[in-house]
Amino acid sequence: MFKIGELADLCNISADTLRFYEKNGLFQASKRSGAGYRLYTQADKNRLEFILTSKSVGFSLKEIADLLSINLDKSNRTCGDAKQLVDDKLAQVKEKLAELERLESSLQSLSDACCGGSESALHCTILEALATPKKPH
Amino acid sequence: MFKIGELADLCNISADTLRFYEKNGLFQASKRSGAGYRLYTQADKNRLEFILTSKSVGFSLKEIADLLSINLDKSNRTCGDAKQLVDDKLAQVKEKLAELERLESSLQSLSDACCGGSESALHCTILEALATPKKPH
DNA sequence: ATTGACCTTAGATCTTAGTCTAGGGTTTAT
DNA sequence: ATAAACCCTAGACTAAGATCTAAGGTCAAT
Repeated sequence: MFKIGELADLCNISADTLRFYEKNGLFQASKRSGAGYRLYTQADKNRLEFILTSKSVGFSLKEIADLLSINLDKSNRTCGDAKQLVDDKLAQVKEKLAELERLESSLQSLSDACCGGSESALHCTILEALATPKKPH
Repeated sequence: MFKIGELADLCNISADTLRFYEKNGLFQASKRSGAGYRLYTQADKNRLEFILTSKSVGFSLKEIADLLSINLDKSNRTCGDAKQLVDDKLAQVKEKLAELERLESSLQSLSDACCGGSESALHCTILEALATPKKPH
């Protein structure tokens, strides 16, 4: 059994984060010691790793709760359920990517048009471009 | 002169947002009416458009404050100053893009490996993959 | 037996960019 | 002269995901 600090160290997160996950219904310890210390089993650690892996591919904690509920009741849920969550997330990520690519291209244009020199900014193309209203995208 | 609601409508933002910008030192009205109403000039509207255009290319309000301070003191600031802010932002955006591309590829792999069918999720490749710890990137 | 490292809780704080509410004053049109 | 539509302020609230604080209890080693 691991105490909270031990599990936190093993998984490279803080004990505070573990308490936070617990408060938000994501991740409970299997037991408490006589003194009230949280005690985590290897199975708990596996569950935590599921959570952290999910986080690392971009799922929010709320979405991870959905994934966990499928995982906890595998036999009554379908592959389609799991894939739907992944595909929804993928669509979100693609949307953000498109927005960031738009920003990247705007910023690149601004940068390319500006000499960047040490003369005064009186006629700076960047400041001029920013002063020009743009249509909402 | 525009009242706050008029300017807000013209610029497609809310009056609350204008008050919020003012509270945060980004954008003040030139005058107040006898009754205390904010009154904005065309020059104010131009400043607001600078802010909104900056926002639309991804600058945070804090960064916009920096841009504004250059814009307000053009003759004592350089093109280099302005370009630096743009290039810093561009670097941030590229970083986020790289991270999102990493997420996209992970999610795409998860999605591709899963049949997505209506059989039970007992052997779902997505759930199995998420249960497998990943090295921190 | 006491120090230091660890654990407990509840609740406050942070960031960003607003939005909303309460309680009140003003302007405009009828 | 009264109702609708607008404006004012201060301050609370939101999302997300933690992080930090205060005040205290526990455990291991010296």
